Amino acid sequence: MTDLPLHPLPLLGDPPTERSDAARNRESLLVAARELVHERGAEAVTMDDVALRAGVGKGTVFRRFGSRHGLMVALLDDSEAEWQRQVMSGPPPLGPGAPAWERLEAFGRSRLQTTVGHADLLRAAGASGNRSAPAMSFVVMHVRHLLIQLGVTGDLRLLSTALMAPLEIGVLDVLRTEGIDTERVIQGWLDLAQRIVAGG
Amino acid sequence: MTDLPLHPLPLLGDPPTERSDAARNRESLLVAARELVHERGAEAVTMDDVALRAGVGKGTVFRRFGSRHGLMVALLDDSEAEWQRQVMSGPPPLGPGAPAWERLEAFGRSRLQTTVGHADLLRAAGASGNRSAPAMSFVVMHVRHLLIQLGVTGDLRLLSTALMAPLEIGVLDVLRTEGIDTERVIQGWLDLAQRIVAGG
DNA sequence: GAAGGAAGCGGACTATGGTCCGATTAGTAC
DNA sequence: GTACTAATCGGACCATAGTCCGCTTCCTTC
Repeated sequence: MTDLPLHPLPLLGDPPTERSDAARNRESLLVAARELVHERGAEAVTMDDVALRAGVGKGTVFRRFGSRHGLMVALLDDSEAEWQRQVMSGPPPLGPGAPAWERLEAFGRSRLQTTVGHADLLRAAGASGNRSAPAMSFVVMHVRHLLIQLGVTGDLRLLSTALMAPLEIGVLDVLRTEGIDTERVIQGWLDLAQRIVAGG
Repeated sequence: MTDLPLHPLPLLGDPPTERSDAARNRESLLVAARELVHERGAEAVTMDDVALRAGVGKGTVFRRFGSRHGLMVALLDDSEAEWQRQVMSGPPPLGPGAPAWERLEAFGRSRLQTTVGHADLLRAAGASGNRSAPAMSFVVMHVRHLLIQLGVTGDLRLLSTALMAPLEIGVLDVLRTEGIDTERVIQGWLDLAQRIVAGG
């Protein structure tokens, strides 16, 4: 066989082999959506806008992302991925190398900043605040990991979820309404984390 | 003056004097909406449906409640009011009379049940999970009150918010997806509460 | 490189949330 | 009871999320 060319090689069931034009369109749509959201805020971007700017039909947008929420989640996942890289392999104290408590502190701060930074996208994305199963899963897993290092025992899955819950956009919106600023939120969160860790 | 009849007496600025037909319509609309939600679930109820069943025009629905969210929130507030009564003056341990820790425990359980019971309404109501400023405010105030009695010090507003955040519908939805049942959630929540109280 | 079939495309179409304004009605003053 | 005003009503109208299906494009196979 002179040709041992690239078989589809769909061994990894992950990206279910997207056709080239489909991949191109997905990329165009993400770029267009990101630009529009950046220009005028998530609230003011319609699906027709996105389709028009990407130069594709409206049907394509929905086939790719399923819904408005889906599109927003896709946008979020991009930034989320970058953030996850910093947590997994960036410089300490957010990345590995610092003592667990310092990492936890940096993690909370960073998470809060990220959430606030993407507030409008998160509101547009989630029927229930934000979530995106994988994104939330990563957060909980990491906190769980740090709590273990800090000697915490118990139902760590729930404790981790509970520790991160106050930093979700829905809760932050309420606090913001009451005039509580970011720094105070962080201080309160650190207090909570300390109590959890102290509980053993 | 033989007539000392009922002046409007708008001394209390609270209910801004609603015209009788307006009041009647509001009532019809709430009843109609409640019935429809009960029959087919919040998701499947359209504003036109509500207007039709209440026998009023669509415009009236929006003038009264502002939006779909507003209508759902109004429905929620009814049940919420009943629940608040039980907390404030019902039998212990949820109502007054029991030791603070038992009241807190009962409060968490009850709140969880209520939230789960109104899950679909809450999802339909809140862009950000649930909230309804007054409802959330009541919850936080009460927890704060109990935490004080339990000798907790610190930024109680934030601690209270953080303690209740894991019981919001958005978080519960995620946990449910992961196959975590209600009882386990409660146990985890009690653990969290204990750690907060133990922290002093 | 031609043919065949499947995946993907796109824009007309539908459903529903939300707005607007002329017609109507409750409440007030005489 | 009548006239007057302002609040309220209601349904036609608009914008946008989401669906559908005939047409096009890509990829494979020979």
